[in-house]
Amino acid sequence: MAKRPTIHDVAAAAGVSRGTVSRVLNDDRYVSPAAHAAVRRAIAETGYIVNRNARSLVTQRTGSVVMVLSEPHEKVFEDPNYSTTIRTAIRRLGERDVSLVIMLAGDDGDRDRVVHYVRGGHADGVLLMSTHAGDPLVDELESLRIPAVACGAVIGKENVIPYAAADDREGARQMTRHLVEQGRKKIATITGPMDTPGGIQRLEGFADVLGRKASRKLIEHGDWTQLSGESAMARLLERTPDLDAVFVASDLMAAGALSTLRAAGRRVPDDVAVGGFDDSSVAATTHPPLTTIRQPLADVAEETVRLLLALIDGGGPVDPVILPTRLIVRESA
Amino acid sequence: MAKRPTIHDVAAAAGVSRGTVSRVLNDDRYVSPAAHAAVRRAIAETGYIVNRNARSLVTQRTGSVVMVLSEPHEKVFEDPNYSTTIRTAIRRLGERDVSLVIMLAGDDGDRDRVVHYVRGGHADGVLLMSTHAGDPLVDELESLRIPAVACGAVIGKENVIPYAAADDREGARQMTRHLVEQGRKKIATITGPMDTPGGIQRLEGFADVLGRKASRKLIEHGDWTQLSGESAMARLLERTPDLDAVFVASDLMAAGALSTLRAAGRRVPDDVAVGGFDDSSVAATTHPPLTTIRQPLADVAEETVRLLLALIDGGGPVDPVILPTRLIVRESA
DNA sequence: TTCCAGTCTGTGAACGCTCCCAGACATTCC
DNA sequence: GGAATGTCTGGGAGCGTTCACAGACTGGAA
Repeated sequence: MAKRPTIHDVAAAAGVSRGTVSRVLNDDRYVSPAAHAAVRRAIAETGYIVNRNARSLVTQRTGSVVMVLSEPHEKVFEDPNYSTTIRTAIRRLGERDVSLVIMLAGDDGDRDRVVHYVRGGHADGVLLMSTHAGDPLVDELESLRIPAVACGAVIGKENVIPYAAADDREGARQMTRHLVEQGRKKIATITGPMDTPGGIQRLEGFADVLGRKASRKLIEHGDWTQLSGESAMARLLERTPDLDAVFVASDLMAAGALSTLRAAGRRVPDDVAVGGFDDSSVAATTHPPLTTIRQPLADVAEETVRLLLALIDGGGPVDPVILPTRLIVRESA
Repeated sequence: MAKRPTIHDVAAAAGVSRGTVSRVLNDDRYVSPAAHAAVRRAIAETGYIVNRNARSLVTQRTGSVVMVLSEPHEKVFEDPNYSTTIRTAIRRLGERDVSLVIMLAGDDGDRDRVVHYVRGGHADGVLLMSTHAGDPLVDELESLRIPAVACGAVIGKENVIPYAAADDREGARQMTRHLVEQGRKKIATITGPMDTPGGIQRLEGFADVLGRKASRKLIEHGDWTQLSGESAMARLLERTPDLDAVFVASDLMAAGALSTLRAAGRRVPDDVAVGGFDDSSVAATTHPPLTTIRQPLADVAEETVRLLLALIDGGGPVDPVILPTRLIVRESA
């Protein structure tokens, strides 16, 4: 296999110098139309592709961004949303010729690897996914002064790590209002973990609508898994047998709640209305199908990438972006 | 921010030359214990991290691998398996200090980008995901002579692209046998697309067990989506109202089949037994829960990565790996 | 005419690493 | 004792870029 052509070969083929080729490559000013055309032709003829390593060596820019997944590993299946976010990020970054490296940060070893990677200057920016409150990684990245944004707020760091997110709080209000409008009187909720923005904000939205009617007795916490939805529902039922609606902070937990209700002989939505959140793929497959809140996942991903690129391009600080949710009425409520 | 230390700084701190530091870094022979220790200490003191770009520039190795997702974009949610595979790949590669870049190859533009990336020498190997029969990308990669493996066979290229996969055919046999053993007499099947290994092999396994009883009339094709499962089931029911079992080639399509059956007033499993495939997260949430075939996804991913690393490390050709599946009995059959 | 600003081009010097060669020294064998 | 072999080290060259600078050439203003 012949050696790959270098910028020298292109320069020779075009009858100009390295400098001129480099200028064309980087859209620099001061290149005559003739030279520009000659270089373009030479690039096509030789099949030249710039060597990113050589370029990075001098520019100190890598042309890549690292996405860090902080979710612990067991929860592998719990978040189909990752798929959308990853795809959107790849697409948008790819348009700018930036490539996406994915790393895990589930345990300390993983985290060290990420820090090492970033300290080594291997990425121009960091895209944080599902980073938990108090994650030491955030402080480390902060001290490295590398552009970083999060997909969904990082609790306690809302003002230091810009983010894009769905309007969890308003989404929860939409669902709770819907339940109220259906004439439900005793509305309970199953929340997500209280160290995640979704866990906190969706509970706040619920409380916003219900006010003092949102008593402690009607609140149970889950961990986003289906199993936790089942058991939380069981606890609610035991404590408040006459509840007639429940707002569950994720579809997967709602699916769990549904099984518990069925096992307890409650009809949905006749006896108990169930509202989910996410509009994930399970929502349509449950029986009955879930009334839920749709998050604009693709838009959130787009905005996250946009923020990161803006940060990398050196604009000043950027502001968080919150995107609206929408109520999807199916049969469960 | 102070400039990052280079190999020169480490050499100076350790009182040796660049060459010696480089030898320590690359575990080369011929370094005295004393020098080795001094260099190690100097690395720790200075916080030195090797500059991959400079290294790649001379070694022509990048220390990264690109995973190519060929699935068209609309099917974003259809394959929760991606999550497992991506995570496993990141983990295993990370252990070897290889990073994972993800690219899409859904349309021609994407594909060009991938080829450009690989031709540019930006990756040491390629990991193909869900590549369809006749994908031109495969030929292009082949001609570039870059190490490439697939997660799941690439139809028509089984002998040129090594792969790891679950034993789809035997899995289908397990399920079909199970249905037969339950005393089912008229067993139909809903297959995946016939240009995917899962589509083909699962139908073959079905036919292996049923022999001539697997008549055309009892076979319908879907495209892995829930909706396609619904309509395929409707067609089967119309053509063969007295069928008493159906083997559906994916859980998601099985969920669709379940709704159709329910709508048609058939009881599952009393009137019609339903068997799925994948043991994906929907399998447990359907009503009734799906009897299905579990694929060892994590193992498949591990093996895929192992094959790729072996190929990159320059061993000769490697052999495909097929891993066993397992019947998971729930309530639908 | 002279001068200046603007446009365009070529070249040397990095960037930070690995590779290779030459040479110093120690050990073994004839 | 001398040659051959093995261990260890230092330093020059080169990987393929971009950047800064110097210089050439233009056109218009003074």
